[in-house]
Amino acid sequence: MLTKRQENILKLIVMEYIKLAKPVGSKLICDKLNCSSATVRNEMMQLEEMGLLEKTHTSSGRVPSEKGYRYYVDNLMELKQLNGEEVYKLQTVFNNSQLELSDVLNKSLEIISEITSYTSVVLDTKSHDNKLKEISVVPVNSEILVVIVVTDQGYVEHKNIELHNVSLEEVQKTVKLINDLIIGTPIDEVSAKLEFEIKPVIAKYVKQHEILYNAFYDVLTDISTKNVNVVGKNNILKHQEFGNIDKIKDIFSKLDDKSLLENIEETNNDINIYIGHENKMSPDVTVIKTNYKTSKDEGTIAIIGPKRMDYDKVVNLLDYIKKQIEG
Amino acid sequence: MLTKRQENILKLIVMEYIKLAKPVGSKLICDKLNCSSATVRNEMMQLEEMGLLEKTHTSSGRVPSEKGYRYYVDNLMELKQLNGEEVYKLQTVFNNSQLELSDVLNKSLEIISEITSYTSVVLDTKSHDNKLKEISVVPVNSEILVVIVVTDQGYVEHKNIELHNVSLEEVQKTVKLINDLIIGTPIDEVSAKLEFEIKPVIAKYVKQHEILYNAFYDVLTDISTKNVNVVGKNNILKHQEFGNIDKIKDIFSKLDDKSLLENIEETNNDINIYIGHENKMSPDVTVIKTNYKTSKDEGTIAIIGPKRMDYDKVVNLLDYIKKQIEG
DNA sequence: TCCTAGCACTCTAAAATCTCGATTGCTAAA
DNA sequence: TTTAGCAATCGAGATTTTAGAGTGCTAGGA
Repeated sequence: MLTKRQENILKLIVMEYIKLAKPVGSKLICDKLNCSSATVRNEMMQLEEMGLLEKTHTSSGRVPSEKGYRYYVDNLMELKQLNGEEVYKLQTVFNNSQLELSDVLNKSLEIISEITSYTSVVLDTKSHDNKLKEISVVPVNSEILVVIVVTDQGYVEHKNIELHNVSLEEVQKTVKLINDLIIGTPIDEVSAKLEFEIKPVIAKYVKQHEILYNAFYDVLTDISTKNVNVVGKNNILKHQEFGNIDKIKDIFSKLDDKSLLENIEETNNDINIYIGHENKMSPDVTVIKTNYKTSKDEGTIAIIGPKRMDYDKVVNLLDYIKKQIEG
Repeated sequence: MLTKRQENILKLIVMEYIKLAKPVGSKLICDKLNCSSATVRNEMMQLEEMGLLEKTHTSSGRVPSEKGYRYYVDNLMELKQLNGEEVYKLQTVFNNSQLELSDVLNKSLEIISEITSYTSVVLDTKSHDNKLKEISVVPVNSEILVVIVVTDQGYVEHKNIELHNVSLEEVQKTVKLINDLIIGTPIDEVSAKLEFEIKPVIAKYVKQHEILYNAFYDVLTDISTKNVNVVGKNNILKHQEFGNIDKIKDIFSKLDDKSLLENIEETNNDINIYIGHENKMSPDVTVIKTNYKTSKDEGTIAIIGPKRMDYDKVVNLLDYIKKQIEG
């Protein structure tokens, strides 16, 4: 258990280190507290023994350890108000009724990346609530046609398919068959339904069913695809902890790795903080993320920055966004 | 005018420097030529006076100047055959008839970026040959509807619009009006036609014409939008000439700057090489680019790398791709 | 006239050394 | 329990040293 004074010292060190990125010495702390630097040093020694602080070398000031950040985040952090300008910028996005949700997310995370200098990730999926509403076909010429699928929440997916020696009637028949069987199906059940219920029917009634089936399968399953967008990647370059090219390479390649990003999802619905080794990205970063869900979309938004991250500001901003879009 | 021997020396220096990225000394050259290092040194001195070579400091080996690269590219470069593995990889993409052209371009440039370690840019526009084929509307619910536009080459664009208190008949009427007037129009004339011919008609016959007009305007003009894609951006990090973070920041921000990328287009239809200050990106890079045109698409592909770039390989690859897609 | 061997000279990159100042841990006294 | 005082530690930056690669120039040979 930490004493009140130890907590104060830890808090000051974390805040100071986040601000200045330099190991914090006892002098700086004792100026802000009513005690001598020697006292602070004794306390710091104890905090170090508990694993909350670290030294970069024998005679350096202290730096928070991951455990130290964790303690700060769990027990000491105070959420301040967002400042007016930030809220104003974000509001202009939320108030723009022209934009689709995914645009709103991207734009608001652009703003957040700009004001925080961190990197954001949006992982967006059409919500399970989307049901198929209509499949239609527009012939372009004798060989190419466009398949268009719309969900009841207004999502649209389309794909061109090239068919040789398939009559338009054959296509229309397929469309009708599929439409009759699949309209109203939630998008995450489409794939199974196609494979087990619809494929056999088409195979029975339609010539060249394989080509047609595959084409429709593609466009129908595309609609439930996850969509990953990384915003403010270049901000990585701004932080001194990523001053060496190899670290940058590593983080950039992780940010490009879709499979890794898809894994940042979690069941939990709060705002989650993963410090250093707690996340899969890199021991040098912190990932703060939360899930969101509306009737149309669901997904995850995450902010990635150095462990020395402005925790309360990021948590505040994510919370604000989440509330706005779930509104 | 350069003597044969001077040309040989320049060529060797350029090739050697491209390979090893270290200033080239007279010793290395005289090993490959039938003369002493002193002779080579004398020639190098002359080449330096002509501005084709540079020294990094008084007693270093020589490095090609921009003018030196230019001379090499214009007069000395020999285009070798592409190796079989590279051609094979690219062929698997070109042979995949499932893919749309823009996918083919992106995928083949991914391959090129991978084998060369350079960065590629695709700037893709629907070709002027595209003409509007059909505009249709799918109502999602009482307030949201999807507008879908298809061109005769099979391109599709869609957009959701939200309408309050607009009857479906009113919408259908608008669609019919627009369809009648605009079908068959080449996409790059759509914008003007909408503004000067169609807007007045809609204004006359349709209530709430402004909302409807704007919605249709957006989706109809989106279809002729330029599409910029940057491939292999992280490759920038691989080259020692971009070893410092500030240069990386600079180039990354240039690569993100759409307006800059849109300017890489040129009327010329050959493969163009812009070395250092000859391009607008950065004095540290070379941009090699070419235009392409098919009935459906047209645009530019460009490869960006350090000035110390493998010129003949990149030219070869671009030439190959261009021929394949224009095929 | 052109080429080349030889040599003094230049300059860098890396290693080694020095210096300064910040910060620590410890001790002893308040 | 706190604090003042002090020797000890270490890094960051400046300075020096060293080794080696490469040059320009000169003078003699083809």
